[in-house]
Amino acid sequence: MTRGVASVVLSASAASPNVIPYCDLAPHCVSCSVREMCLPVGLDGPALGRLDNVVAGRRRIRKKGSLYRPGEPFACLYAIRVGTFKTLTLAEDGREQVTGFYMGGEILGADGIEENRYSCEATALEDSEVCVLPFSLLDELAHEVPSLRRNLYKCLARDACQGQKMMLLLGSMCAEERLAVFLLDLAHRYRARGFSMNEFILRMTREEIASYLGLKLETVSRLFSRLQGEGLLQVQGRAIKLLDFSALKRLAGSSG
Amino acid sequence: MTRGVASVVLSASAASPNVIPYCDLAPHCVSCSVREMCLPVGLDGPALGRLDNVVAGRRRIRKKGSLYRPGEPFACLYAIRVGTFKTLTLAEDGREQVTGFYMGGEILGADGIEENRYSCEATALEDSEVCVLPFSLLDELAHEVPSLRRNLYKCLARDACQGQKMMLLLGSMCAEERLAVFLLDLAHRYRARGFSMNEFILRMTREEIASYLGLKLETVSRLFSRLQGEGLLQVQGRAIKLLDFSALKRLAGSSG
DNA sequence: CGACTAGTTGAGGCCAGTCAATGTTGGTGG
DNA sequence: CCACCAACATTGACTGGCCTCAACTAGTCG
Repeated sequence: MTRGVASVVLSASAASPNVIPYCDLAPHCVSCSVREMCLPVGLDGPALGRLDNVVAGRRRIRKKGSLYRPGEPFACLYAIRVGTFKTLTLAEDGREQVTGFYMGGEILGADGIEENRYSCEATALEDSEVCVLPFSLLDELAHEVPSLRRNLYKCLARDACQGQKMMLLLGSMCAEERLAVFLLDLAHRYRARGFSMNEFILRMTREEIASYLGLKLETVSRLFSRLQGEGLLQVQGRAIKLLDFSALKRLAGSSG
Repeated sequence: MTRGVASVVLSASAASPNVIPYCDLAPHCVSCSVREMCLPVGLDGPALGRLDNVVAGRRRIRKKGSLYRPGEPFACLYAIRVGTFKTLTLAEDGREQVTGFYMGGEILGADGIEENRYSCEATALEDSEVCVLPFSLLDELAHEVPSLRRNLYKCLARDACQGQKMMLLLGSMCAEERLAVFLLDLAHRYRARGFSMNEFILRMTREEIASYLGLKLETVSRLFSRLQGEGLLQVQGRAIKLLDFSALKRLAGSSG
């Protein structure tokens, strides 16, 4: 197996020559920075090695590029190594809705399992990289490794639960509450990945946030201004600093 | 093993002594009326038999009774034999949202997989009966029977996809469109079960419909009246007759 | 520099929510 | 069987939150 040059300049704008200490050519779960929140969670050494063999390689997706599109035959799940994606569901009349934002360690592609075709579009919000997991191989390995099987179930179940939470949000929360929930969710996910939960850079546009939250971009923009005025946070374009978590949690109906 | 004749009289109010021709003690997939849309789809004879052994029994739930509640430890999935359920997600501030309606052959309980506790409440809308499927046994059998494993994946993935569809609905459709989508979805599910798709009885209240669609019950009521006025359907309390499918589909953004 | 994309802010309108009164249905007990 | 009550449903009048439309600013890239 040829090992490619890996680490890759992925930061969106950095044109500067990045120094890459080691060529980590083939992806190895054991050395992956997001393994703690990815499929391999809880797997023992041998199982990890076998999972490595399942990984058919990596794919790099440039900003705005799509990982898969609705209707394409389903074959693989994708584990995000680096970067951020959104998933987009399309109505037949052209309307579209952002159904999720995904970051390192999260699994994309499960929407393809039901119909054997992907049902939504997964698009990179920044230059990103994923591990390609052929589902048939994954299933085979899951056949033998109970803990992987369990992780796979959980991964699918998580998508469903997330959907339910979003239904609650979209069905019964006002705009301000929705934004608070969204920001707290992001904060927690950044924290889980070792980043600051108070301060982060949004990877998505106002319009994408709005779509995800069932709002219009102007509303989102106004809300950011309002929350800033109330001292709950600071906004500067896509740079967010959360200042008053308890107030945000109160807004979010304690669901953050 | 005794074989039961499945026809159990479960009708809600019948206080009359129900005649149950045979005590059908153990449920058998092979003779179940909803097996075509349940977990056993596509399983061969031997596998079906083994699935029967997984079924730990049945549970009857009276109208308004709950099958499981949020926080209860997860142990089983439930396959609906007879009846209808709703699932309810609760926010910490008390707000609640109907996240789904489930009918014969559909699987409940997958929301428990992620956290090992059920995350929502499943409540019977009418006297109902489910097969109890201990997840550990199901998983063990799935370990050996690839087609069951596949069905299990699909079942979980379906929940997730359904969630995405609902996000699209809640995030970007107006009230009238939502109701149209809802009615067409019900129609298709009734048809798949061998019932009329034009004419059926709603098992849920206006308030439950409204919650599910992210609306208020008054709005739903008004919409029924309006659509009736426009000749798209006939309503009489919970009895629905759909008159103009193409118009409804147009309303639903062809997504029905 | 112009063209473009992303974001902010304001004014006004509309859809669905709120509040409230009334009608209908179904289960219960006399 | 009927009377009663509670739950469910319908309809109207009014309100308000978010959308629409539009103008303007800031940053980016060829």
